[in-house]
Amino acid sequence: MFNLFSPAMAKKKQPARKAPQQARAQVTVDAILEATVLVLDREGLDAATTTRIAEVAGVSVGSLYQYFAHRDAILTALQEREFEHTMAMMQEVLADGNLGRSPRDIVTAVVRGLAALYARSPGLHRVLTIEGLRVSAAPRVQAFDARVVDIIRHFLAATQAPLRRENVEAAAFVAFQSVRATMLATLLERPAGLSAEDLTQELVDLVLRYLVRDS
Amino acid sequence: MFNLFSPAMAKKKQPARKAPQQARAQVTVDAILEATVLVLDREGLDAATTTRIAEVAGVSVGSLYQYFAHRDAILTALQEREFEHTMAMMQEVLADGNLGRSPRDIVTAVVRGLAALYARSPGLHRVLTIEGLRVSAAPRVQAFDARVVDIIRHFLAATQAPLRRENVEAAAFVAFQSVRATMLATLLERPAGLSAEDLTQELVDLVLRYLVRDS
Amino acid sequence: MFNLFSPAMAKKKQPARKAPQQARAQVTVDAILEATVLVLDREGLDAATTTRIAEVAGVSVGSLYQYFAHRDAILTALQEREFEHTMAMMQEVLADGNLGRSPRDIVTAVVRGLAALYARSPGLHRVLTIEGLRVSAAPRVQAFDARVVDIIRHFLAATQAPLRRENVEAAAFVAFQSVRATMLATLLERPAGLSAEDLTQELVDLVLRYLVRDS
Amino acid sequence: MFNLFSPAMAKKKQPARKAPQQARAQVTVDAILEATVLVLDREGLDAATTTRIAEVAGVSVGSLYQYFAHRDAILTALQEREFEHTMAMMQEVLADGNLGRSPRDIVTAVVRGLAALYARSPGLHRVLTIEGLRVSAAPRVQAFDARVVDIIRHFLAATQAPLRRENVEAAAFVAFQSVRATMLATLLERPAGLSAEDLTQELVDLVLRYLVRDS
DNA sequence: GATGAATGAGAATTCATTCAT
DNA sequence: CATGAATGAATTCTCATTCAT
Repeated sequence: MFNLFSPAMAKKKQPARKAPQQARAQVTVDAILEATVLVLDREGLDAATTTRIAEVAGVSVGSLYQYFAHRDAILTALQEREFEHTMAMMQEVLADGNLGRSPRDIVTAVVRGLAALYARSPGLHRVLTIEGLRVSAAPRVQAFDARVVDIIRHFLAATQAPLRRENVEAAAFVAFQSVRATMLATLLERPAGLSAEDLTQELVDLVLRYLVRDS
Repeated sequence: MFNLFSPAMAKKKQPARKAPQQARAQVTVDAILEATVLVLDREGLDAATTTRIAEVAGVSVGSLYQYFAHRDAILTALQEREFEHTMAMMQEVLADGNLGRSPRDIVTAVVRGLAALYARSPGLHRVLTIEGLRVSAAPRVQAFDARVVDIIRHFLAATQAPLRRENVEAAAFVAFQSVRATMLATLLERPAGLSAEDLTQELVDLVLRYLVRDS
Repeated sequence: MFNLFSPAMAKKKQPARKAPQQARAQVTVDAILEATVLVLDREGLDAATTTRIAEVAGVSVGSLYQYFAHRDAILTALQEREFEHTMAMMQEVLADGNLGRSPRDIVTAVVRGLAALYARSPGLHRVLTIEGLRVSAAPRVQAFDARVVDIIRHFLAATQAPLRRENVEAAAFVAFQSVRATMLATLLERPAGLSAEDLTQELVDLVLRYLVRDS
Repeated sequence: MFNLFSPAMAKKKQPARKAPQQARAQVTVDAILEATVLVLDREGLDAATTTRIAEVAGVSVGSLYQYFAHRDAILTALQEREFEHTMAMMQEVLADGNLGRSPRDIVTAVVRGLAALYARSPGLHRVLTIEGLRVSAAPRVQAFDARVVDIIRHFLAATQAPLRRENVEAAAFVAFQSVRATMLATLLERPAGLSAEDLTQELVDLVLRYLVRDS
């Protein structure tokens, strides 16, 4: 059974803005988040001023600050949202019900799942990666990484596959970082002669041989 | 014979700054670069304003702009410098003279070399990674990546070791990205129970099993 | 029917500023323009920094930039405003309804009208002339000159007075430039023994004898 | 007999730099002035920084400041030089020896002379006009204008031609300003259908009819 | 609540001028 | 004298955040 960890919500300075209680409020919050994704993806980080985001979201800056204490809070929210998407995907793939599947199938599913998340808006992930590298974001990123490692470790502990690693936690960490970074780099650089499918195969092989004996 | 250096890219906007002609000038340029490293490492990217850098370097802002067309040019110079360090290290390790060594020794040397470079100033590499993720830096980063891939590919082509990969270029890319990203993440997160030596072993294993048969 | 206004030119660089939507905004814009006139008139072009203008206008620099894309845009706006004043004056004097008046009356009215405009703030016109001499202002100035020439030409074509010139367009241009420049020079130099009224008489004579036979 | 007026040299703040006594020094001063003309003409006022001027002149900024107390002194020197050129031209044309020529010939010669001076480097005159409109330049400009008016007045007093004006000083002033400004405007705007020769004819007519009876 | 005008601290950059070599 | 590296005051402009309407 998984332990579903703690939400890891990050506080900043100012008083946390009211959690949207009415439907209209939630709509506004979503509009702001979507607008931010749009702007980041199409116009880049520098263009993502609060004014521009509000404009694209179809609200006033004032309203924006009604729901987000400061500009950074928007990025943080977006980051958390992507974290949750990733977690959800991994939890689904690495669920106990899938313990019987072949290691290759499992790893392939994870890599494909991750690829799908990144492909949806590469520009956003570029920015979120930048954001995640800022010192201030470190705790949040670490908490997320820990959760991911936990899930992987849990699955590895339960699987029947013959594992090669001794330090399972380290292995989970290394595997995850490798897949994530290579995927992002590919998305951003599009190296010649490396299709999405090629990349998937390479990464699956990378991880599989690293983790599983006789693979 | 290899090291097929690509043009190295450079130009940004308009004003190319004068290259230092007097000895005094070179001292100033170096002071600025060192100051920037210091500030980035200790105070982070946002603190690295031109004023602060000049202050720490012990020169005036004017001097700074005498040698760097704009703030970004300093970061770019730093990035290029690190690129060259990395290239130099890899060229040394992957030199033809080392073709006889065992694959494990070679990979270990590369991983250790990279680790040493990163460990010297993690904060700087954090920032340089951020910098490398900016859209404007893409061409420079790609050029560097291409050079690295070239060196690795060249070595793989010359080695006697039984390779497992078919797409050697893709493999070089994947291996390099994986090592680099994991290394950075470890430096920044310092995950519990993962010493520097542990990490090296994990990465060597990761790469070795991915690339070389019977390893 | 005339006043064949030409497009009036506008755009400079990138960011078109928001047009004032609330009443409060219009007040601010006006305050900035008036402050600029004041500063130019009393302290000269060099003193007219954005900070100083904002200060005199009683607003923040931020507000200034909310409505003017850059410092030059303020001067341009002022220039256009003076252009419009001049046009309005000339259209009134050279209206079809005045075709019956004597040439001397008409010319006198134009010269007096121009004198009145210049006398209101000589320092401003000094600066606007400087501004008009900048290469970047050339298109705007030419467009204005063309409009003025058009009005004059149109009137000359309609008048009963016996004209002396063959190239009417050239004549309109020469006459206008002469009056304008002499007027400005007088305002700035105040040559001894040349009262405003004297000047008017001289200019009227200059233009009249140039343009009209038997005058 | 003319009275050749006083030199009207303008002092600024700092100690006047040494007057070039050796040949080499004069060469340097000339090089700087020529470089300034070149830069102003080709690159405009904003590009005319002391560094750029020194560069084009082939000397160091340091040397530049050896001969000119401040940047403005260069422009002032250039202005004085043009003033002298203009004076020389007018003195030649309006010399007593030419008193016998027809008014039209005289005026034509002056207009042509002025045109030639302007045509040599329009960009320079654009800038010098701007410079002359600055408050600080007013005394110098007035002194020059007074000298010009004096020459013209002197000639008018001596000529046999039947003059139409009563206020001869005012007339000289008006005539000169008109010709000068129209000429500059034409050079800068190049209005369609107005050749250099056309312009000369128009201006000659303008002045002649204004000044001389039965012309 | 929503709006968007106003704010102003702070950042980048320029360039006339100085002065050690 | 010449050189050109160094200086730093001054200027423009941005953008997160606030608050009166």
